[in-house]
Amino acid sequence: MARTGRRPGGVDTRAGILAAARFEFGAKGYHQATIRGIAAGAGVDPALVHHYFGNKEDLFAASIDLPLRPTEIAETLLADGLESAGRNITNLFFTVWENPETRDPIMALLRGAFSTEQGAAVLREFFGTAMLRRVAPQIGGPDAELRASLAMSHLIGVAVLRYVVGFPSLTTVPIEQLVNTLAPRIQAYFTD
Amino acid sequence: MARTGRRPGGVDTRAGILAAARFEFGAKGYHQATIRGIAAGAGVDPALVHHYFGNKEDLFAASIDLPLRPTEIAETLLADGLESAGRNITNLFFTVWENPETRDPIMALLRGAFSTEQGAAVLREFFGTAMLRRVAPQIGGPDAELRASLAMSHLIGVAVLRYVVGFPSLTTVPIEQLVNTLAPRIQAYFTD
DNA sequence: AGAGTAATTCAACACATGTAGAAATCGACG
DNA sequence: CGTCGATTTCTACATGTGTTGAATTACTCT
Repeated sequence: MARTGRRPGGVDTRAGILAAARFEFGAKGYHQATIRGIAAGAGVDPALVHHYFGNKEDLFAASIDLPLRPTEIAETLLADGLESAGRNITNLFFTVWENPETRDPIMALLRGAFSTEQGAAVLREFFGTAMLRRVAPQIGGPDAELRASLAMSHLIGVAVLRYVVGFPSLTTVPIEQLVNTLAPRIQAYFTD
Repeated sequence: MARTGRRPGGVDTRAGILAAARFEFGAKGYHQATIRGIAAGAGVDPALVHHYFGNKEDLFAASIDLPLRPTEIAETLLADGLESAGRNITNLFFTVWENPETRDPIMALLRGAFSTEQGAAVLREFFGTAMLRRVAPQIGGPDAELRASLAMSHLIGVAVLRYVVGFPSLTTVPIEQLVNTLAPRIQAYFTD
């Protein structure tokens, strides 16, 4: 039985490690996620993780750098004008969070914001430079930035309670009803 | 210089350790907060922490067990009737979060919910059994529980963005303005 | 087919952490 | 003033962690 050395078959081990890393970082947060655990999740030796992504920090950075382009989010948000923005962003929000493929990295991002100051900075960057600067001007008024931030804070709060804390009142409700109740409040921050 | 042994002066070392623990757990979360760090914060040997609070888990439990009686919160909330509940709860919310003495333990609670499943359970218990069962019936209607949960989620989201992530749009605004913009949305979940 | 390179694992180090037990010092109380 | 218990520190251990360097195997290119 060959143990060490290169594996036969051209499997993309690097991608497997990255997927495992996203899952682990999302499930346990930056610090409690271990390189050994990620390696085990990918069926691989811990040293291989270091071979592909040098550092744990670098691995984390790679884990949250993904096709979640804020530009597209802003586009989707404003596609049908500001009057539909509330429902659009709420729908997109749950689409992202309900799909495991996109949930893992954004969960890692959210947990990272709680784990390290660097993670918090990433989230600030994500919302601030990326989204606020695009959306807030469309709202207008002196407190446009505050309104947009509060709309985001509401969505984040729902994510925390539903996907992190697992609060029953929010996990048992069908998404459709959740959207129907939530979207008008988000909308109110945009046009009101 | 006497190193080991009992210290002169009847200082309440136990309370000092507890305060340091609340601060550390709040600042770094359950796992990244270390017993050695807490001990250093209290100017004390790590073993003394174990002497007073046996476990790290027990210490954490003691850190989040505090005068934040959900009963009183529910009372304050409903004191002036449901029509003022939105502003009342929003005010109380910021009062608690702006005072370091009450912020530390609730920060520890919030961070704990992200760090361990046990912490998440504590938060579920805190909101669920304690608050929802008191407030939701006052709202009435088939989706009363959902509405109350969404109101809470909004407040939590603000806490996350303002106190954990440090999002500039929310940290630079005076609390008064924050309350004025936020309270009506919370109120809308109660009466609308 | 042979040489070079990429992929993969093994074994180990250095370090931080939670925790336990023994020892030392101080206050209280007879 | 002597004894007992509470308080406090020292030392140490077992464990899990990120990380490294050497060794081994497979693929690729000429």
